[in-house]
Amino acid sequence: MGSPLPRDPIADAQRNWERHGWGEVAAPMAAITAIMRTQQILLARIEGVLKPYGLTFARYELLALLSFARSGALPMNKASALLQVHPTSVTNAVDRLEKAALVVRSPHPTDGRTTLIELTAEGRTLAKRATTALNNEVFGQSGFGDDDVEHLIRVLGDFRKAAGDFTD
Amino acid sequence: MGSPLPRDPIADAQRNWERHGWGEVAAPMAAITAIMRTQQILLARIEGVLKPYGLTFARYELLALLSFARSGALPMNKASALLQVHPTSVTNAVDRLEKAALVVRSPHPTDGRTTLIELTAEGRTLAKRATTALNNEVFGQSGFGDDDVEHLIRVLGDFRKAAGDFTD
DNA sequence: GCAATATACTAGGACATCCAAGGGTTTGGA
DNA sequence: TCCAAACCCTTGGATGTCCTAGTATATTGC
Repeated sequence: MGSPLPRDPIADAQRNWERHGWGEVAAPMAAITAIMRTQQILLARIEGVLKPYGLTFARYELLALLSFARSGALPMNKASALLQVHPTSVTNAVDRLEKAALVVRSPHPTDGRTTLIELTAEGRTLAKRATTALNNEVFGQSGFGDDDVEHLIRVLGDFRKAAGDFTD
Repeated sequence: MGSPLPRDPIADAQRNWERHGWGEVAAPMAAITAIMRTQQILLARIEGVLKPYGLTFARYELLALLSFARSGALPMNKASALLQVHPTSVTNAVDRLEKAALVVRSPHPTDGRTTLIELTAEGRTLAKRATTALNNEVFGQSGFGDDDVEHLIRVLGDFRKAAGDFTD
């Protein structure tokens, strides 16, 4: 989207914060901004790898989640909770996955309010292939050192827990 | 958006990866997924704080960037590069900020292709107030320890540099 | 047993991001 | 000098996310 900048824009922002007397919060500001930017970079990589499979990250996540479910099916509200996205986002993803014949909607056997999302055979196959691609081209070459990975998992895990994501 | 889950869904995903023989990349996968989720949580907090000011994070970032520019003005392509977003995203943000009378578009004095974005007096005031709010309500209470903040800045800085964000 | 409340999903709208294309302006090499 | 290539911004389209209803089904409590 652009060539490398001569200087780190986030480090510059941190300096600006300090220069304006906000030194107390300059570092957390920089850390948070860095997280936002890193997410953007990672998402772009992931989407790039998934594109040939006709998937986006949101759809892939749903497919992967289903592929780990015992029966290959989950209620929509369960998927929404586990993926931690708004129910309408799941509706959106399922609409498109269903159109691509990768999942099917089916009524819940006992609760008339609930809709089950079920993986089709093609859906399962594609999930597997996409996962292999992601493992090879993104997760296997994250660019993070092993120690840093462990540190990120711990620090961000604590953060997510404090934010109310899970009890555990 | 939902109540806390009984278990950390990302830790579960990591276990699933290991169980399927992808142990090599399970940890990086978990770290990357955690970054995505953390970004989502932080963005929601930021947007929540900015909403009373009629700003979104994208618009705030542009406003803040302009407020640090000597003249309070920047060419659109410069803003695009510094914010590291697609030019069309800047066009979109400027359209809305201009409608809110927080910035003004003006022609570049010597290059007819370029458009300058200029902060208005209200824009500058609002940027200051919004920044104070973010400093108090988000950056000042990030939930990250000081050491973790330093670590994040370093690790993510290295990552962004390796990704081609900047030379430095 | 029935009304009030809670849950589950979806439709419509606001925003943001990116990509692909198009029109105007500059730059540079023949 | 002059036209092709490069650059800048905008428009239009595809996606994703969230919020705010609105409809349908379950559960609760009196």
